[in-house]
Amino acid sequence: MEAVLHALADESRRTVLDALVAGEATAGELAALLPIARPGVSRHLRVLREAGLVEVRQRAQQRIYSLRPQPLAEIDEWLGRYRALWQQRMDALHAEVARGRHERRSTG
Amino acid sequence: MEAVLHALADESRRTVLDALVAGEATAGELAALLPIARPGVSRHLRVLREAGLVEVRQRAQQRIYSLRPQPLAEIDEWLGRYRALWQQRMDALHAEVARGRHERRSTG
DNA sequence: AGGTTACGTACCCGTCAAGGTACATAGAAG
DNA sequence: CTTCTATGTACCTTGACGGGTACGTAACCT
Repeated sequence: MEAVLHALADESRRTVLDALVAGEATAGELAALLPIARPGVSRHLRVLREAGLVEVRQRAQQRIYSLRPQPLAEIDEWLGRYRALWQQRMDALHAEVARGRHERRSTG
Repeated sequence: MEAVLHALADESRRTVLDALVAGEATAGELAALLPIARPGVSRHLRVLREAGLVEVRQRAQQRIYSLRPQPLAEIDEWLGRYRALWQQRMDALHAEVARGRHERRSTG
C-alpha cells in the first residue's frame, strides 16, 4: 500500500504504467517515452517492480515489462471508503444542475 | 493529481483522512491519533489542505478539519483505466475457484 | 574471441520531505 | 492586560529521492 502509492506519486512512473495498459513493452521502448536518461528509467522500473505493479520477462537482451494491476485493486478498495462521500456530493451537484437547468448560462 | 497522490503516499496523512471519514475533527484530536509531535501534524494537515483533500473551519482557537473527497474522485477516474484489467484477472480467479470448488481444501 | 546491443548498478550531487525543538499568533478567560 | 489554550511557522538536521555520468553484465553477431 505504502509502496504502491509512493510508486504512483511520480509522473514518470505513471507514464510507464499508462503505456503498459496498451500492452507489454521493452525497457528501451518505455525509456523513449520519458525525458530522462536510461539509468533513471531503470530505477523507476525497479520501484514499480518492487511495488508489484509490473512484471519482467527476458527475451534475448531485452527486458519485457508488463502490467500487474492487482496492487491497484488494493488502492481501489481503500478508495471505496470515500467513494460514497464524493458521489453524495456529485449527486447533490447533479440535482442542483437539474433544478436550475436553463435558468442561467455561463455563470462563471 | 501529483499533489494528491503525494499526499496519499504517507501513512500519517492517510490516518488523518481515515479518521475524517467518521466526521470532522479538531487539529488536536487528529494529532492525538499520530505518534508524532504537534508541529508535524500541522505540516501534514497543510499538505492535505494544499492537495484539496481537507477543509478547515475555525471555532474559537480550534481549527476544525473536514474531508473534501473530490480529489479522490480524480484518482478513482485515473484508476478506471486499469479497473478492467484487474477485474479480468479476478474473474479468471473466480472461474478457477468455481471450477475446482471442493476438489481440494486448504491448499496453502 | 571481440564487438555491439540492451539493460542494470554504483556513485555523486542537489533537492525535498519528515521529524524535532523553539517560538509566534490568536482567541478565551480571568 | 496577563495568562492559558490551541495551533501554526521558523529553523535545523537527517534521510530518501530523482537525475546524471561512468561502469558492469549478459546475450547476440561475426
